Amino acid sequence: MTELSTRYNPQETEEKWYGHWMDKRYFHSEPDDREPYSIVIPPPNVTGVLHMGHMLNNTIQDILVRKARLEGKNACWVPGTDHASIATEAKVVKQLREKGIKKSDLSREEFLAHAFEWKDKYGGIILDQLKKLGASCDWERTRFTMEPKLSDAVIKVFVDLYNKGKVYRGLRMTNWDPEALTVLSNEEVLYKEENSRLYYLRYAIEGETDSWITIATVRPETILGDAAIAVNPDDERFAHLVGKRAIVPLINRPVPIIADRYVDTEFGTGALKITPAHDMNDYEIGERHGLEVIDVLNDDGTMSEAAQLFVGEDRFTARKLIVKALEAAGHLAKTEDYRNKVGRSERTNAIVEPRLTLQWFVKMKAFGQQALRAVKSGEVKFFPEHFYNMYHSWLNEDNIRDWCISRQLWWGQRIPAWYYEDQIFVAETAEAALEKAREATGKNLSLTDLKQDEDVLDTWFSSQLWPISVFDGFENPEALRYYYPTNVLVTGWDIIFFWVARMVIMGYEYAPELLGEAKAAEGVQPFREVYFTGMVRDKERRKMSKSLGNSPDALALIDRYGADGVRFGMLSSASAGNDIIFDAPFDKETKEVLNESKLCEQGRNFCNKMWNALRLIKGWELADDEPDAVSQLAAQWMEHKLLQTTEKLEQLFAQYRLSEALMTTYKLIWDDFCSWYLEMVKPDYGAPVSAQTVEATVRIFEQLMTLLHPFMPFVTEEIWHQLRSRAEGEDCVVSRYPVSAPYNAAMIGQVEQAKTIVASVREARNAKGIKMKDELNLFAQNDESSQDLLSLNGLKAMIVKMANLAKLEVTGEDVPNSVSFLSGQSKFFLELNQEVDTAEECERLTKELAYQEGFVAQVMKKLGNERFVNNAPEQVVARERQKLADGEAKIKNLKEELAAMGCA
RNA sequence: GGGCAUUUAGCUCAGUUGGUUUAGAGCGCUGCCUUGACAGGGCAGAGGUCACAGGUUCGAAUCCUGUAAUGCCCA
Repeated sequence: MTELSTRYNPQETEEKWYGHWMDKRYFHSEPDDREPYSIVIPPPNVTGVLHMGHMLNNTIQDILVRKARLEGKNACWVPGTDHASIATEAKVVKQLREKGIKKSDLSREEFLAHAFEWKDKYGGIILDQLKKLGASCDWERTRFTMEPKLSDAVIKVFVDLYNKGKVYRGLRMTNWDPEALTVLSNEEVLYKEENSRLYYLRYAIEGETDSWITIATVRPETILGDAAIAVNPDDERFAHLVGKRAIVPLINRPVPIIADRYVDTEFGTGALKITPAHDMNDYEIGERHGLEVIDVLNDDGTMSEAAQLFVGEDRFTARKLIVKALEAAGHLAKTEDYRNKVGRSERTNAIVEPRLTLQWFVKMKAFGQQALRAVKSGEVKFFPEHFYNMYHSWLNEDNIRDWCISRQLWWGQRIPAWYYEDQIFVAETAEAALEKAREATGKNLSLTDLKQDEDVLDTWFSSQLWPISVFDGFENPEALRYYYPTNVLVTGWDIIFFWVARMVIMGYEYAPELLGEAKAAEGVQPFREVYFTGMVRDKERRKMSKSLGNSPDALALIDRYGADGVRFGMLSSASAGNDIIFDAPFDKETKEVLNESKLCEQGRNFCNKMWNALRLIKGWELADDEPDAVSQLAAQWMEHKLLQTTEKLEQLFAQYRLSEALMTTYKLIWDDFCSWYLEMVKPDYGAPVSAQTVEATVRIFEQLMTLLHPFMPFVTEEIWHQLRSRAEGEDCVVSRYPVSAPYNAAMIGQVEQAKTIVASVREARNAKGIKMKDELNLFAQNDESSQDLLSLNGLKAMIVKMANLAKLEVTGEDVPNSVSFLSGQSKFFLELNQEVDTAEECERLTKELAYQEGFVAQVMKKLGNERFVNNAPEQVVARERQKLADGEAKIKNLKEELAAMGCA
């Protein structure tokens, strides 16, 4: 008897095996003679906790890495985290505030000490969670974008790009976050429709009495920074005013009325106030017309001295106040409710203010072309391909914009630029900058004369170097030469531009010199392939996110279903690039998402199924006998089926059809192995099993475990060890993946046909209410095809066993009191142990005949068409002819049967 | 406004460059089945005019055009 529990318990095994793998350092990679297979993880934020998107993304990477490892490649999956400057700084500032410490009271060094302390405490949480999922990362290689070596690389690259003229400092309209007190990149601003009000304000015309021009604005407080009123040159309503001046209400500043094609005559009144300091478009118009730039806002979003009025008031308070003042002074013509798109900071949710600031930029035009070439040439391949379209729309010359890389934060790599009066000195160290400054000025300056830029670099500026920097490529490219280019990048399409494109650019910029000529000839792209995963969404197709509260708790799911179950659930609904609707239900009353999932449950049940197959085998008593014919056939068939499936899996993996590959493996194990193979070899209750059959079964089972291992690593490792006693180091995780080889397709086909015969018998039993344990007689019509089929050794016995027959014989005569069915071209008669209901049987046969006739008619129509026969490929025509022959034989059989039954 | 994608069974999705017996899977549903590896199970079944309208073709779920709905990206 077996001592194994009837249910598989993931909690017990998962921790045990992960620990074992770690002890054995199976995930660790060092360069050697083997072919490398490398992946760098998309580094999660240090502020993050594991969510469904991470689970999907990392499960996929783990599958690819584990498969490569099983294939004997030197697999290396580099993990790590990203410092996420804005998000982390916001968290640290908040935490300090809770302790009563203000950031402004701290020095930069003190603040960074707090931030690193925070990172050490929380930054590794997500990596620990990935271990629970089974991620086979090389943890000894764990990197962090702000650790010293990676920071050195960032500084080096910044200086180099500056020296090449690809990084510059300039005055630009930028998105200003008045809460975080930093500039944001366009991508960090989220636009959403919000309710607001449109105010119609009238400005007096200078030197005229009771002559007005009315404009419409949603931001009346900004009129204090107005530099002009613009109208469309074609707008006759205002033609007489162009060239005159309007008086800005309350502050009585005269501004010119100008004509510009940008103005939409349909919007508002057709007259537009121009505020170059606070609107992107206005700024451009201002440039064209040489207008003054009046900045009426302070850093923190309060009104500045330049506004003259409401100085020090927050812009929203000022809005209320100015509306009252305007109304009192008779300048408010009317107000309207209005919906417009408002930009908010992704991190702080503050309303973003367009603002003119001095920032650092990367010139993107040429880089963009390089990034496009890399994909167009096929050096970087996208899965699915159509993401090239989105990639192109970001990078093409018309759309691409220079990248603002400075952030007014402390958490990040500080920009290596030093200022002396109006001059800028960019160098890797202060000393080097000083050297340059001395040379340029001819003065004997000291370090205290120079002032370093206060800002840090955008986090993407460091993560763009990730595929190179995690191998310390800038410092010593030896490891890089082995692992680079990485094989594949697995990431979400939402960062195709922010991250994917920039890594490609950096790869082409730096890999050639780092790799050296010989190695670079093999490719300088950071990754050969990119697999884009979809977003994980809920039933209402909303992206799962912490803020919406619609994401199940990843770890709770693992607790409930086991990591294998969750991996199965995630993957079974994930095809490349398509968003996946995760099936977690919501509580009807509380509307909260439940940590449940039908798909994960299916994965858990699958583990249990395999576990019980194991219990079956372990319960067998061995016998010295030769295997019986059925067992021999079963083993042969299963081995060939396995080869056939291996071949199919290779194709699926090559196309990243991982979800299909999983389902294919699932069916091979559940349907073919459990439902058919094991039932075929299973002995009578309590009877022993030929040792050879047991050995064949164990051999097949362990190969199945290796095939499934990349998808469900824990249960497969456990069963692998339960199947045999294993030597030290003989583990499923490092076993050999089955290699495809020629297989006997004809034999597989014959067994498949036998399965349909068994199914037909079962169907007849079901229809007639005949119990499975009642043995029946089955007769095959004596013809070439049935003889051919039944001649396969063991096949007849297999049908007898699986359909629980008393006997299966070939006959030349009609069998009385039987129901018939067709399999292929052969007719079978199942003798009943009860009176046949002739009328019922006639109806069934008539229905079947009608179907076959309809089918044949369609095939004949095709074959009767000369153009089909002449134009279609020979193979296709031959297949149609075969269909016709089969169909006609079936019709003949059915007609004979109907006649024999005496049906009308 | 420009673009990308999606629309196939009650639900979630496959369908590999147009042809593999008049469309497949999983879940759910229906019926039957418990001394036997597994009820987290077994056997079988029902369920789809492939969003709609045109077109190309010997042949269309698959290609083209248009329409509609949904999601996303950009402005």
